[in-house]
Amino acid sequence: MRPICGHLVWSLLDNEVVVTGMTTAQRPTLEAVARLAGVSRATVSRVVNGSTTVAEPIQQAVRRAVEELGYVPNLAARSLVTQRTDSIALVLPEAATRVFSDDQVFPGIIRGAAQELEAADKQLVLMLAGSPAGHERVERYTTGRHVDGVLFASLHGEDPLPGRLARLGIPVVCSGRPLDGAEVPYVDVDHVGGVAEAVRHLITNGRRRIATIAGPQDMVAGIERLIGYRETVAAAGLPELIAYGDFTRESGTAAMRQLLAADPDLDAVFAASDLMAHAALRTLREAGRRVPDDVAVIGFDDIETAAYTEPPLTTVKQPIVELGRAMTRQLLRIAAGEQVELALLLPTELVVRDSA
Amino acid sequence: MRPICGHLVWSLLDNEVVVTGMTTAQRPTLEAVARLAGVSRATVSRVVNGSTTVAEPIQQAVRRAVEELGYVPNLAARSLVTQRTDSIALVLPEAATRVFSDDQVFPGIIRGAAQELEAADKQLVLMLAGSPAGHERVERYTTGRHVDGVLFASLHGEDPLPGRLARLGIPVVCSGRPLDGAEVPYVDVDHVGGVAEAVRHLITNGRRRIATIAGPQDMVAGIERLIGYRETVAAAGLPELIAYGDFTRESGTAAMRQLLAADPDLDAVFAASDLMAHAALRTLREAGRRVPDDVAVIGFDDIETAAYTEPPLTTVKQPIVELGRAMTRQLLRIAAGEQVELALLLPTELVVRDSA
DNA sequence: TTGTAAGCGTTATCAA
DNA sequence: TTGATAACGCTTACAA
Repeated sequence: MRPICGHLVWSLLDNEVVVTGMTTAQRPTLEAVARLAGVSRATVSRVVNGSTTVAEPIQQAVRRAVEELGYVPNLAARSLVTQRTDSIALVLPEAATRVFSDDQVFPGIIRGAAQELEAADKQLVLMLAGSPAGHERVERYTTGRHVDGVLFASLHGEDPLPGRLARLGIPVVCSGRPLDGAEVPYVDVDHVGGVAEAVRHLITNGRRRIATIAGPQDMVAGIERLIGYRETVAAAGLPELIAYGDFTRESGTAAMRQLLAADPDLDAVFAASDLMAHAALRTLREAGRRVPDDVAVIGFDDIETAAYTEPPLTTVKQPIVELGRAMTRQLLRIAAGEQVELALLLPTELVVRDSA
Repeated sequence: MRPICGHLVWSLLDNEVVVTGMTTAQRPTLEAVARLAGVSRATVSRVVNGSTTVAEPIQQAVRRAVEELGYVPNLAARSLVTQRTDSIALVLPEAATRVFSDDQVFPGIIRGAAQELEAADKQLVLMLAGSPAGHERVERYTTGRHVDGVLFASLHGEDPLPGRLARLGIPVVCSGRPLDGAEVPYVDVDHVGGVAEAVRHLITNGRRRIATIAGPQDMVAGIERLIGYRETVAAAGLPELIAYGDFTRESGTAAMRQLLAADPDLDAVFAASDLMAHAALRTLREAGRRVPDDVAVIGFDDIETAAYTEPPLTTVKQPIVELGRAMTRQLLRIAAGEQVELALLLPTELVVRDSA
């Protein structure tokens, strides 16, 4: 991509470097603060780190000096000695096109993690790990102890990395049960319960030929949402009708066509993602079916668009930001040496609109 | 939110810590590698950092030792002496509800930045800065030189922080021209050009009463898209008709109603965001107008949903991921002491679908 | 309660 | 080309 303009030129050096206080251009160190306050480095360190064993007047003097000099601790120096970095990594599978699709799952997790870490005064380091190279980078970086813990957002397939890190003694939390069977703590939303509620809603409303557009079977979300569907229709003695997609709209269109071909008389569809449900809505309309009169449709996610589809989409809402927060809280507890639940499931909720 | 389950308990200590190679549980240091390879620390450091002045056989021996021990450099120690951190901060305004809306702007920038930094082997530190407290955290952290540079994603209002950091000699790049007039390098998409193309498209198709749903006037994107509209209708000798929204669907609905009330005969609408355009589509339909027959609609963003609205939305596509990448490249150049353009504008493109 | 001093694991400057 | 050695800025026993 060729940028359009850019005549003006700018450089760091053009800007005179403004210095606060009376120090030189050098960033003030503990040493400088200590000199100004007339105490030792150790004492300044104690005050800065909130030790209670420092006399009140001295604390005041130190704080004044810190203020005056604009002192900010050098984190590198600190973590060199404390062996902590006060930052944690959030690893996202790159899965290039899908990572940041409309479903807002990753942004939601990022946001939740950022909020929670902010409260804990820790930094969020974001890492993409789609390519093998990226994978290796993440492994090097995290095993190198450059972060105090690692959050994994939704793994494709059977990623061995979380298990490996956990075995190395690095705090790890995953979003969703690791598929390789590794014993790694995870947090997830209650896929099965949410889907069950959705399907029961359909049954209650008299639907009897309930199909599903399932998600990819190499992802926990895809697997569990399908389980929820199968268990519920089976429990009601209804037949199952399944087509597979990969959570995207394109795949939803194809799957909906398959379902209509397989059973033109189906009267309901549960789609494992709102994007697929959205595509189903359109495909059904194109096939001359009215929603919800002829066919009821329920999605999963409750993306913002769900309220704006034609008709507005009934869907299972999952607490994505809260998922990010819960993962982070668990990680911080593990890093602090506490015991945590191996699995944590967050409740989902059926949001009834017009499509079912 | 009360989690549903969690009987199983997990703790770091339950897992025996697996140690690679023959070392103890301690992470190997340069010293250990040096001993094993039979050379000095300095030499190992040279090899690790790719110095060319080391004899080939020694390089090999060192590399073997590194491999065997699973040595990974301690970044804290390194940055303590190099004064670099090899990480850069991406600051997002929190603006709680809107930061991660359907428009994908922030996720796109995050993704672009992450890609580019990955290539440069640097880390991305994400910071939210909505609250005054968050603002202060960001300032402390970045002025504390804990990152080599700061990327600002879309500022609300006249944020003084970018200018302040730049004056302190910290490399900074903004997305969009800073509204407080600070001389800070920025990258943006060509809002004015994109909107002009959209409005000209409407005019070319015979539209004469072209309204706009403008974005918030405290954001560059809102301001410039409105400028593009006004300049273009003025140049064509057409009247202007403006209602204001804040880029959200809700605001789009209200604005569209206002416009219809103000001029029931309007025959086209340019909305400054796809979300507002989406709402306009629905509002027009509810008001009995056919799109595009009675009223043509064009949006801005080209979000994924745009292809799935009723009718599919004609819109101005902006290269969001590329924006994140370009910002990052500029930042890295500044940090490397190079001169960069003060402003960089990325081209937009009109995507014609059915709504206009 | 405060200060002294010994590292933490690198890189960089000088000699050799 | 390689090796000592001195920082880098902080925390933390241990002593006073």
